[in-house]
Amino acid sequence: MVSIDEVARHAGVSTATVSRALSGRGHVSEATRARVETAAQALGYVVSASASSLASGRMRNVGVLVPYLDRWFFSTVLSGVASALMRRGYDITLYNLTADHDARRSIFETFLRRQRVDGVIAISIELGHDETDRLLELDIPVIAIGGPNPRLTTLTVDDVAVARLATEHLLALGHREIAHIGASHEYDIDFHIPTHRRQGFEQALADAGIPARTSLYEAADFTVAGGFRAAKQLLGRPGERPTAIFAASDEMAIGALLAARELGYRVPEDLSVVGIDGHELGEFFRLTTVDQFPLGQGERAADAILAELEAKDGGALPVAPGSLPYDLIVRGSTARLHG
Amino acid sequence: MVSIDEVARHAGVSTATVSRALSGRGHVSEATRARVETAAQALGYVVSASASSLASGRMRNVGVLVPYLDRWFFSTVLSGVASALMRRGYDITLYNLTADHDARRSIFETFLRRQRVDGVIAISIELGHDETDRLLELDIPVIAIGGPNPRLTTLTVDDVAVARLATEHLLALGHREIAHIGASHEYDIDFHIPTHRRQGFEQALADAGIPARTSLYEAADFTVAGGFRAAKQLLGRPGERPTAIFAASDEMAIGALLAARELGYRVPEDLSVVGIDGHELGEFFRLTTVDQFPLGQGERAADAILAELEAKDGGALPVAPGSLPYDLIVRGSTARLHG
DNA sequence: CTGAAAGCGCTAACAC
DNA sequence: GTGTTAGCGCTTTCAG
Repeated sequence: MVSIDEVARHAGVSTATVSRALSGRGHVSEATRARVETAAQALGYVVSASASSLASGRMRNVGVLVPYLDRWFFSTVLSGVASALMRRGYDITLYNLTADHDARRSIFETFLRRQRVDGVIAISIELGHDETDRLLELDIPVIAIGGPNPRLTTLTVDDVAVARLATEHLLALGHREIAHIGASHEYDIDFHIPTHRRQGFEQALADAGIPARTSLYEAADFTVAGGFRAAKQLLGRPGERPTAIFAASDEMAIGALLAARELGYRVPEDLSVVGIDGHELGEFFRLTTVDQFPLGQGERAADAILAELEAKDGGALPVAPGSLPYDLIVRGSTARLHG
Repeated sequence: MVSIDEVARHAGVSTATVSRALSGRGHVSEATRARVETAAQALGYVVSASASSLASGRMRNVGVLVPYLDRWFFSTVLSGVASALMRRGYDITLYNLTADHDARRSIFETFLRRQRVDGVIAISIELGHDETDRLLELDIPVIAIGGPNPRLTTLTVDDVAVARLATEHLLALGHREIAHIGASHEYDIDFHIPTHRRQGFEQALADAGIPARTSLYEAADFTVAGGFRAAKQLLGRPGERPTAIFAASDEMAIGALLAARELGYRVPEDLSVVGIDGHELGEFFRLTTVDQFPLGQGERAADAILAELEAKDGGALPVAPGSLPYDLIVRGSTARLHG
């Protein structure tokens, strides 16, 4: 590997100048900069990450915490983070927080403390109190996506409003018997995404003067299979039957769509279904949904981290924790209440 | 951040001893090791990655190259890589090779050359000749998963055999009119996964003495929507109609299942469908498939890299490029040919 | 605008 | 077994 002093020799300058020319910090005359750049190019010089980091304290690397890699939402957000960070020359080191308690602990106690990263982005993770402590102790910028954590700078969509919007869409189409597939009431205390979505749903119904009916609630685990199962229950039970289903995620909505079909319901003629997220399969299934643009969420988180990092040694201002955009996408799974 | 000499002071030893005790390289008496460990623990000392790397040349970090983050197969393999690496204390830095030509180049020319990683794992990537050159120039272990690249140590499943197996399953059930959804013949030259799968399909048919019929081929792009479209064509055309469909991926098989249903075919009574991959949704759709255990592929790749890294400064032997396991999973989408 | 030189925090010979 | 010490390859004062 060619090192900085080879470049310095070739360009006829000191290593300090090479460093300045290549990193853009400190002034160098246009002429020398060009000479240095040419020499570096010719030699194929690339700065050594560890040497540079050790000397400067900057890692050009941000850590990303994800709970699941193989779920569409998370991998899509991650994709957004990765592309935005890469554009700016940053590496990303990936920490997959699994269910394994010890592994999870070691991420906070060891991995993150190796000073490998300048900042961390936590994608929709339920952080324990002491995990948040560990993160804060790192004393580097942290940006969380989703799930309000009052102690962290958080980018979050207004989940209550999102769910309201989906529900109001159904209401505007004339539906009154609307079922809910998502979090059960048991977890009311947690204030997390599934709960917020249920609250938005209930607020919309309440505003429309529609009383909640427990028979129209069915809990599910945010998977296609879960949504399928729940919809079968909802639609198969004798007695009162919903004319529309609100599913707290697109995966569950797709499951519901499939269940409805299997039971002989036509969607949207006999049953309307709305989901949340903006899943890639939504278009194929003609699913009406409230898109929350996960790719964009990742990019915004990356920009936010970058801004904080820049601000630190530059002079810029830190980012205000933003509220993320969302949008109702009306496709073919919802229609006016039939007669 | 507490540094090594604080620990040394607290333990009453030199920094060299602390280093030895904590890294496990070089001999230290049990007593001192314990003292050092206690001191480190008490102070919350964690070695600085950049200092350690600069001094030792070891990064404890492997780079992972992925073409897509948001496709089930890739994120699942990545998940396997991540967990295996993390268990061994390695960080993973993620490089998402996108379509953007410049971004892709910069990964090979710059990112990977910063000496941040001890090795790299390339997950099912079609590497250009010069990209392979760049990788080789790095002079660190590289393990590729899938897609034969004669210049790289590759872990790969025998895609031809996998496709054969799926096809033979159909054949054994009595099917003779079997359609193929996957790569078209146009790309015959490339020797990549889709082509291999088509070849396996054709070999199985040939072995059974069944002539290929062009009307039973329909190209698709490995997505659910693509499989759906292709199956509609195959099943909707007047004239000869297949009794079974071989889809070169589970996503396409699921699309085919949906298309068949929509056209009024019962699966498996009127039509059998087999896929390849072992997709998580396969179980829900009761899809018969040939599983290739992507999670395990990731773990094996991680183990292989680790073995090479260990071998370098230890004395072990490098890994033989293995052939990956696969297995036919018979579920409900295939049945004996009816009458 | 550029150079000299002192580290950054560790590891690895090399002694003892 | 353990301490001393010379770097690892950069960045960054501090001079000039």
